[in-house]
This record gives sequence, structure tokens and C-alpha cells, in this order.
Amino acid sequence: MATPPSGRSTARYHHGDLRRALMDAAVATVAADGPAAVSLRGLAARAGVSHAAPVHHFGDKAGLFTAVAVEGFDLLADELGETWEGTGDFLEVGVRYVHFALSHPGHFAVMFHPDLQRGGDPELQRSKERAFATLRGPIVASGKAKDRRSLQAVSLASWSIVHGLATLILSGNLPELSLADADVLARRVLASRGDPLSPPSATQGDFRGARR
Amino acid sequence: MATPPSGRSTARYHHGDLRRALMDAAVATVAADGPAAVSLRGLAARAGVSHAAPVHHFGDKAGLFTAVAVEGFDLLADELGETWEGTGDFLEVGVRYVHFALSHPGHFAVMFHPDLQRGGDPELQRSKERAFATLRGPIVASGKAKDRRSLQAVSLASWSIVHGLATLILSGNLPELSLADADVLARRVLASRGDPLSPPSATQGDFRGARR
DNA sequence: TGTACATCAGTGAACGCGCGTTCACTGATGTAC
DNA sequence: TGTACATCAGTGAACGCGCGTTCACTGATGTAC
Repeated sequence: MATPPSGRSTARYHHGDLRRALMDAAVATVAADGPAAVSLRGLAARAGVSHAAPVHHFGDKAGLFTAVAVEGFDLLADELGETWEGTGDFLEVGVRYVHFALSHPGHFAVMFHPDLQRGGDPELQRSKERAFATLRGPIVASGKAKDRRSLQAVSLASWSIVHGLATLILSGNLPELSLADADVLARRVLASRGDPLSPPSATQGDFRGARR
Repeated sequence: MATPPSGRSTARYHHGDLRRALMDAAVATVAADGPAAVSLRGLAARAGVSHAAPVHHFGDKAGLFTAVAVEGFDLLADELGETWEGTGDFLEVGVRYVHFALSHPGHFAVMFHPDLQRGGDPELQRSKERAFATLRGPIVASGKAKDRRSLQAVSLASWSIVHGLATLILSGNLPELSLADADVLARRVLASRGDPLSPPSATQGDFRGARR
């Protein structure tokens, strides 16, 4: 048996790599029409195989979405890690998060809808933890978060703003943007954190101390 | 004809208020299982009428979701406006945004999925604009956003962080929280904006100037 | 006050469609000897 | 090198189900006179 080029040894029998083709079809379908538009029959048709074939590879829809989520978290961890290593700039890590979401909309939607996935899957846990570590790492390393509670608040604030911006763009709540324009917008948004509502002398954060 | 208690004059014929009952069923279904779980037949069954009845009130699913979105934006505008009037504290407006999302998960999901709605609907446009004005208003009033571009960046940053936090909680990406605990968490997250990565002397924003 | 008519909310049968799942099968690839 | 067998990816027919939509209808409410 010819070993397939990628790591997975059970692929590349008849179809070539049906597993890969089905995941690609799923990702493209989610990106175009959302997770609700995915059906195993539809993916099979798109990959050019009979409608019962996907069962062999993923069991059911949740199995397929779990595989997509794992791949997505691994890709995200790679991209964020690379950005932090390359720039040492946490703002750029945030910009990259948004960039990832917009350039992998199919993966992104599946990753953050746990109800589509097999919750207990150990590989999913691993890839998720690895991705979160790339956001948490730089914050911990800075030594600014004294205790667990403040680490939680700070990392959740960072995660929320980039996740919120990505979500608003992807869900169609902002005007259409090119990928390059989105990078510029994300950079501007993340750099704009001086609080417009606090007194000029004590600019701290968007929300802090904002009183009329 | 007895005028129904609420404004809408065509309701309250046979069923009592089928329009209201169908919207309630839709909101509850979305909150429990997401928009994809909504079918006109299912809502009809839930409201105790025949499966063809909903067509009379909404035409189709998009019509129903549009009505839910309008109601949601109006509720959100009421709540945010009331909070700003009552407290004058923009941080509390943010907390209230998250609180609204968690206490009206069915409305919230529909509101921010424009592909479910009738895009051109004028009442939808109006209610949306009114809701956005309650976020933009306090920022403009502060006079801190000099030009259009900085107003855009600042308001989008504020919107992103609260929308992101709400979305992460609702989509099941954070541990389960009571509504009261979520208020506390939101307050802590929004108040934590001192940048953990910038030098102690120039604390500005989570992302700004974060270099190793 | 009473009758005749118009309106319209809601009914129920019927349609065609795409879905997930099951199951006996085919045929290509890999392995034992 | 060659044959016989095992494995397993993918097939295709069949099933029952819930869906949106259409359509002729019923019957309650509102209105004209």
C-alpha cells in the first residue's frame, strides 16, 4: 500500500483522499451558507461519491465537524504562535486572530459552535487547549496579571474584542470588507483603546470610569 | 371588534393572539436549539394551530425572523438607553448589552444573523439604527472622537468587546454562568482594560504597544 | 334591532423534496504462504 | 513470482420522516343597510 502523503494512514484508497475532499466540501459549504446548510448527502455529491460514503469516514455529521474543528484550532494555534514569535507584538496577534477568522470562515464557524462537535473528543480538547495557550501565553509572560482572577479578566477581554470584531464582520453586520481592509480596520480598532469617555488626564480603557 | 391590548390591530381574532404566540415559540426554539431548529410547522404545533396557519401572519420564515429582530432591537435600545440615562456610566451600558444577550438569547441570535431576515424591511432598518444610536450616542457626546474615523474605531471597539463576550458565553465556549455571575464577569472584564503587556508607566489598552 | 353579506383567521388534505440511516453488495487493495 | 484470502472503501436501493407550499374549505367576526 502506498502511504498517503499526509499523516493519516487510512486515506487514499479508492477515491484518492475522500476524507480530505469531504472536509473541504464541508468547510466551503459552511463558509458559503452556514453549518445548517451542511448535509452528508450534499457533501457526498460535492465530492462525487455516493451518499452513503461519508459514514465510513466520520460516522455522522458531528464526527465530521469535530475533525474540521480540530484542524481549525491547529491552524489558528500555528498562525497566532508564528505571529507572536515573529513580531513580539500582542496587537498583531489580535489582528491575526481576526485575519484567521475571515480567511477560514468555514473552520471558524465550526470551531466556535461546540454543539456541532463531539464534546468529549480528546484530540479536540488538545487542539483547543493549544490554541488558547497562544493567547494566554503572552499575557502570562508579561507578568501583568497578578492573580488568576485578573488573568481571566484580561485574557477574556482580549479574546472578546477580537472574537467580537471577527463575528460582527463574518455575520454580515458590518459593510463588506476586503481581507486587507479588515487587517487595517482591526489594527485601528485594537489601537483605539483610549477611553473616549474618561477625563483626558486619566485615559485608561474604553469603558473604565466613563461617567457623564 | 375589540381592539387588542397591544398596538397591533389585526391580532386577537380566533386564536387570541397567534402572531404573539408564534413569535414566542420562535424565540424559545432559537434560544434552546438555534435558528436552524425553527420550522413553521414546529412553531404551529407549539402554538396549537394547524401547520398552515403561520403563513397568514408572516408569509414565510424570513418574515417571522424579521419581526423577532425588530422586537429585539427595540428591546435592546430601550434597555441600553435606560441604563445610560439612569447611570451615566458607559461601562454599565456595556454590562447591560451582555445582560440583554444572555436574558434574550433567542432575540439576540436572530438580530445578528441578517441572512435570516428580510434585509430591506424599513421597520428593521429603523429599529436597528435606534439601537446602534444608543451605543454611539455616549461616545459622540463625550467629544473624544475627533473625526469620523476615530469615532468608527472607538465605537467598533466598544461594540466588539461586549458582542464578543456575549457571543462566547452564548455559544457555549465559556463555563456555564448564572445571569448574576455574568454581570459580575462582564463588569470585571470591561474594567480590566489596563494593558498587561505594555510598560507600567504607560498603561493604555489591552493591545496597544504590547512588545516583548 | 335584525338580516345579509364581506372579510379574513385558521383548517386539513395533498404534493414533491431532501434528509439520515440501514443493509446486502461489489470490487480494489493489501497480505499470507 | 503466483495464487487464495481478508480487509475495507465505496455503491445503490430502500425505508420512514419532517419540511415548505398550495388550495379549496369552514366558520367566526365585523359591517352595511
